[in-house]
Amino acid sequence: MKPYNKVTSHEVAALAGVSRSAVSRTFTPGASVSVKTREKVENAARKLGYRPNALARSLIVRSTRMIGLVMAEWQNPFYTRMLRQFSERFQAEGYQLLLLTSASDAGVDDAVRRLLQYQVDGLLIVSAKPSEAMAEECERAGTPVVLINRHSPVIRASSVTCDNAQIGRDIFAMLQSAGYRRVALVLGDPGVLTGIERNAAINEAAAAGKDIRVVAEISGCLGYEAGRQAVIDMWKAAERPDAIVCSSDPTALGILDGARLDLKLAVPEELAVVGLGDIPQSSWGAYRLTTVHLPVDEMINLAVEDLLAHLEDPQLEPRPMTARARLVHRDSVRVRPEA
Amino acid sequence: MKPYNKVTSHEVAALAGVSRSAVSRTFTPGASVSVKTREKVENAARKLGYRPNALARSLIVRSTRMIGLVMAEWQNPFYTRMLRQFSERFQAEGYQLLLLTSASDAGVDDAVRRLLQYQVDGLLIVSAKPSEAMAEECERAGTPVVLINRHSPVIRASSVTCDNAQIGRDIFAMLQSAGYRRVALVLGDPGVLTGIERNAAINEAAAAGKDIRVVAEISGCLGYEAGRQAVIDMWKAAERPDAIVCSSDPTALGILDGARLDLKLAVPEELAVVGLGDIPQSSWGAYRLTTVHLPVDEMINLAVEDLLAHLEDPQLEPRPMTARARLVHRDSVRVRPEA
DNA sequence: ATGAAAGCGCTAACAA
DNA sequence: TTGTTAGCGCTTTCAT
Repeated sequence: MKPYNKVTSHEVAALAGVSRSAVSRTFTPGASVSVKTREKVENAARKLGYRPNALARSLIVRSTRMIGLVMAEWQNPFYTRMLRQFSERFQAEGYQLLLLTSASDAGVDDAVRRLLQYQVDGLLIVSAKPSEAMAEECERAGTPVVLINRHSPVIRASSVTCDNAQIGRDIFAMLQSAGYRRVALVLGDPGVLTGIERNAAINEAAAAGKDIRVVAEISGCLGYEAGRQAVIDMWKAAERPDAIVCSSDPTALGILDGARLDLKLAVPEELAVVGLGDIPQSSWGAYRLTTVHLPVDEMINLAVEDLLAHLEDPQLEPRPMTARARLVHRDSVRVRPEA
Repeated sequence: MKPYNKVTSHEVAALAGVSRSAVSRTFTPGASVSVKTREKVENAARKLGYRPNALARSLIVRSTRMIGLVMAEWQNPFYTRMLRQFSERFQAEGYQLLLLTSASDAGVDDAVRRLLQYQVDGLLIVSAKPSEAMAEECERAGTPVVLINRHSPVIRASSVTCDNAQIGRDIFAMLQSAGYRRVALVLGDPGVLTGIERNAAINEAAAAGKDIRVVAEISGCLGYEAGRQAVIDMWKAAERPDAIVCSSDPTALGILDGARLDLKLAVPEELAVVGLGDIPQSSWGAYRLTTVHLPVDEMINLAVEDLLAHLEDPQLEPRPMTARARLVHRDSVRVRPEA
C-alpha cells in the first residue's frame, strides 16, 4: 500500500465546518448550496488543494466521461489526424479518451474487454472490428460503439465508412477515358476494407469494359520503400502495367519515385499512378499525385455526433453512415489519350 | 440515472454460492483460492458475463493503472510515433493511456488537473510544461511526471530532451567547412525548445567565427506550404542566404521545393537546406534532405523506463535525461567548398 | 439549505 | 482457505 496523501471531501468538510454533502454539492454544478457555505467550502478546498476524485464519483453517477478508443492502424497519417480530432472534440465536451492499440482485428477484443472494465461511456474503434460476441457484450453493458472504416451487418454498432466502390468506379472511368489499358492494383494491409472494396469495384468494372484490364494485383505492399521496390519488380514481369492504383498515398509516392528515378519512366505519359488518402505530401511540388481525398473531417464529425447522441440517449439505434470521398486530379494521371 | 445492467461480484458470488471475497480472490492473481471455488466462480462469472470493475478496484488498491498523456504538439509526425509507442509500451505493462490535448503551455495545467482528478498513476507531458504550482500539486499527489522535449530547473519532474546545442554546433561546423557564408534560421512554433536552443547555439558559433554569419532569422514558419512561401519571400530581401537551417522537416521540404521549383535554384550548390526530425519523406528520392535525426526511440525508452521506475518506487528522485541527436548527411548540403 | 445515513463495486484485515 | 466486516471517496435520498 502506497503512502497516501490526497485530500478527501471529508477533510475539506472538517476544515470548512460543514458536512461532506455540502462539499459534494459545491462541486456539483446546479446543486442547491447557499453562497455562505459555498464560500467556506471553496476556501477550505483551495487551502488544502482539494480536487474531487472523478473515479469515486463515477461509481455513483454511473458515468466515467471516458471514451475508449482502439487504434488498429497507425501507418497512414490520416489516422493521426483522426486521433487528434477525436481527442479535441471529446475533450471539449468534457470527455477524455482512454487509448488502446491493437495490432489487428485479433487484438481488438482484448482491448475492448479492457476498456469495458474501465467502464468507458462509449467506444470508438478505428480500422478494426470486434468479434460478434464482444459486440454483444458491449450492447449488454449499454456501451455504444462506433466503428470507423469498418462495418459489419451482424454487429449492432454504428459505423462510418466511405463509399469505396463508387471511388473505384470513378478511378476506373478516369483511367479508361485517358486511354490507359493495363491496370495494376496494389494493396497495403490486405485486411483494410477501403482498399479491398475499391479494388473489387475496379475489377468488376474491368470485367465489364473492354480494351482495358487488370494485369496484376499485389498485396501486402505498404509504405514508401515497399512501393518503390514494387514498381521495380513489376517492370521485370512479363506484362507491364501502364497504370498503377495504390491503396495508400505513401506507397503511391514510392511508386512514383521508383518509376521516375529508378526506371526513368515518364509519368503520367508512360505510367499513371493513383493514390489513396491525399496526405499533405501528395500535393507537394515534387509529386503532385492524383489521388483520392478521404473525407476525414466529415467522417470524424459523423462519428463524434453519433457517439454523443448515443451517450445522450441510450435507446437510440446504431446506424451505418457513409461519407463521400473525392477524386483529386493532379499530375500523375494524364487527362486524355496520347496523340 | 441510466438503466443499469452490469453484473457485480455480488451476483457472481450468489450464483456460485460463495462470498464476494472469494470472487475477488479468483480474479486477483496470486491470491489463495482452492481450485474448487475458483472453478465455481469462473463458471458463474462466465455465465453472467462478469468483468471486475477496474475503477472500483482502483479506489481500494490506490492505483488506476492509467497513465495521463498530454500532447501539445501534433504537427510533426515525430510525435505521432511517440504516441503510438507510448501506447504500446505501457499497454504491454498493463497500463492504459488517458489522452488529453493541449494547445500550448497555457492549456497544460487544465489538462493535468483533469488527469489528476482521474487519479492517473503517472504523467507524460509531450512538448509542453506545467506551471510550477501544478508541478507541485503533482508531487504532493505522489504522481511522477516525465517531460518530453522540455525541461525546467524549477520543476521537480524527470525530463527527456536531446542535446540541441551540440547539434547546432555540428550544423554550423558542417556549413562552415562546406564554405557557406550567409545562414538563415527558420523557426516553427517559437515556443518549442528544440529549435530555440539549436538556433541559439548557431548564433553563438556564428558570433565567434568569421566569414560566416546569420543573415536572417524568421519565426512562426511551420509546415510545407509556409516553407515554400518563406524561401520565395527571402529571395526578395536585400541579402539572400546561401544556407537555410530549419526547425522542422516538413518546412525544410517546402523550402527545398520552393528553391528548386519556384526559384530554379541549384541545391546544394547555390543553397543549402537543413531540416530537423528526419521524417520518412526526407529520405525519399525526390528530396534527400540533409537533416537531424532525432533519437525518438531512445527518448521513448528513457521516458518509459523512467516512469516505470518511479511507479515502482515513489521515493525515486526525478532526473533530467538527454538523448544524442545525429546529423544525417544527404544531398541538400554540399560537402566541400565549390571549386 | 443542510446533515445523517446508505450504498456504488470492490479489496483487505481479521477471525474462524 | 474462507466468510465477515470495514471502508476506499463520493453522491444521493430523506428528514429536518
